[in-house]
Amino acid sequence: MNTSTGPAERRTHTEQGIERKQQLLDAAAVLFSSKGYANTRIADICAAAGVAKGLVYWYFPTKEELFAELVRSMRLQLRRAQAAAMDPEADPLTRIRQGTEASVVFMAEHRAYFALLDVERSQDELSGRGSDVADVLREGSDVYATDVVRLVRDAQQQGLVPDGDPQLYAVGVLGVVSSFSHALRNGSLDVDVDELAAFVGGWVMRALAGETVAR
Amino acid sequence: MNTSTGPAERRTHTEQGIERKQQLLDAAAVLFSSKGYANTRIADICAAAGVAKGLVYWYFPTKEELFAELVRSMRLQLRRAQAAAMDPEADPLTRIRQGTEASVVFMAEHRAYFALLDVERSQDELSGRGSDVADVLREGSDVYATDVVRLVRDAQQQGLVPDGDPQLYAVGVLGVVSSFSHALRNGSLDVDVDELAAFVGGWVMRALAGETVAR
DNA sequence: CACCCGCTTGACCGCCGGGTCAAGGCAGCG
DNA sequence: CGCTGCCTTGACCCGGCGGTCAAGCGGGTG
Repeated sequence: MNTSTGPAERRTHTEQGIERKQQLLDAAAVLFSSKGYANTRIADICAAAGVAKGLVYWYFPTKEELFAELVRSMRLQLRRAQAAAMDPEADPLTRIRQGTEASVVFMAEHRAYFALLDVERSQDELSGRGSDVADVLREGSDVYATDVVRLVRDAQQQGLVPDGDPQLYAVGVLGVVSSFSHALRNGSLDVDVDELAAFVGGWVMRALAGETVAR
Repeated sequence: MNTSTGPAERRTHTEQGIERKQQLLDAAAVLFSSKGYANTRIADICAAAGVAKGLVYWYFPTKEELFAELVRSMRLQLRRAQAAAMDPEADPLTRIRQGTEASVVFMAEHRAYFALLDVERSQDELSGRGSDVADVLREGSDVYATDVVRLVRDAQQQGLVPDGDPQLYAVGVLGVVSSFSHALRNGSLDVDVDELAAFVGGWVMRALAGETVAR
């Protein structure tokens, strides 16, 4: 019997089942990122996917968990794109630029999806603390942060970036990417994607290593 | 009769009434910024303010409108702080730095309040388009953006900032402020406020005017 | 064929929360 | 003293939405 209420319940899925689950995730991604989490009804997702409402609860325990799974999957994809773009031989500063530009491009290619990661920021103050989602989200931001922090530290050791709290630099790098992501999605910016990526890359490089006249 | 359902209804408030309204706004600000809009119940606000639930609807037509009023008030305060910090005699680049640093300080002093402006970002994709709140929010971001765009353009004309889409630069400036705001509030950053402001100011200056080695 | 099991359905439930309303205080004023 | 209008209360309403469930379907296996 599978309709039970076991807490740590595992389901085995056939190939068809996995496909169906992905359909639901896809539909949810589109809706969440266009209407937002709170304004997206389970019923909407089902309508979009062309299935009955109850089916969602065959694949996901709760709406929150569905959302969390989306976020996890997005994070994975993004990190893969970043890793692929970063030349392991290059110096840390260059790697930061590569990762940054890759993020921008990725975000442009997956606007709908990427919007979710942007919601991420808000969600962790929107959702009550202690909710399982909040944990996933918070933990996620940390991943990026520590990554960049490490790169910044390396760059500082090589004299590529002036001294100063690496944490601060990291916040700046991550923040600017997410800001441009948001702006692009909002449509207040209509530039060529590669052009934008280059701009952001340059922005980050200057902010990290650039020199400016004394105050 | 005042309990009616007139659409463009105006109420006259006594001094006491205005105070009470402010109490409600204050309570709402704290709750919204800590628990988020969606997770804050009207009942919570009333409990925090020590009044009965019905009273909210004496002062505000809906929960959304209450939120919108908060946002408007915050925007006003922030802009005042910025204006006060910017030396009208200074060059545009310096003015940007001054405005940036003032924003950071302001945000630190009014963490609870300022969180709202951060929610702003998310809210305009979280709330369904067409909701009156969305309009207020969107219009608000524009105000800052055009402000910064103008300053950037001036700076470019004076050769202080290299050529390029001013819109892009503006997004970068606004984004970085909001990012650091968010990080500070999250507690992942515990630096002295003035120190942080100086860092952000420097960051923006370098990103706008700094030079870096060729690619 | 019979049985299991993954899958699918849609009516149904219960709660939560935004919003309403009738009924009062309590000033100030004529 | 009564009246008018601002303010305050708390019980109540009701629609929406997350989540449940009993029932049925279909393909694979013994």
